Amino acid sequence: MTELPLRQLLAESEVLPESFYRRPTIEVAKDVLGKVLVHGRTAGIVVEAEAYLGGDDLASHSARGITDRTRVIFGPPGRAYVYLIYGMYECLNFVVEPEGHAGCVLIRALEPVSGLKTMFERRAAARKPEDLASGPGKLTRALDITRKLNGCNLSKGPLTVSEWTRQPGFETVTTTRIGITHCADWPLRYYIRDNPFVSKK
DNA sequence: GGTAGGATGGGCT
DNA sequence: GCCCATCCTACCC
Repeated sequence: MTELPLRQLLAESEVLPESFYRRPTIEVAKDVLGKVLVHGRTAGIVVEAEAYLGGDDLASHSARGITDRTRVIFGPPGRAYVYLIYGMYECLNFVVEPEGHAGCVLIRALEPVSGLKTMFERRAAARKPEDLASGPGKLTRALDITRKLNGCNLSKGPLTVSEWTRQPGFETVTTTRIGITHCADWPLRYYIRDNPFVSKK
């Protein structure tokens, strides 16, 4: 991994349109691997994600219907769903599926590509680049993603996702999701094989 | 190398 | 009042 200036990164990238997100949750969860998440001066390639389905997926926040917290999940796709977990960490999801249908993609790990110095300042416990964003609570801290960004349009910013032309080919590994009890055997976690920035083997 | 336990606050019953 | 889509530290091999 070589760090890239943000200006060059953005010049080589194209922000994903809403149509990217207006698709089945599992498709987006797989396809988001290798894309680049940009916020301010910091950016990282998505290397791990999980699908949270509508309907009978009881692990999803949307399973109990529309509340103040889950409203954005039922809205138009291509928005950020950011929530607080365990009182201290924020988690970032992409809202997918057409409006009126629930579906989320949890972003679980990034490979940092820009703004490493800033990320190390925000992540005091990190000793090496692999520690910066290898977990859903770590990456939001590294990129300063908070609930203030809940509902943010990912095609307009300030938080955006872009194509990443430098990404070499990779294999996708499928496993069960991490940290849940309901539907624990559903294979809805995806990550880039052999990538050292994923949260867990 | 590994893991047990605690921090901490909002959402929902 | 209980449950979390987690992380860090201390401590133990």
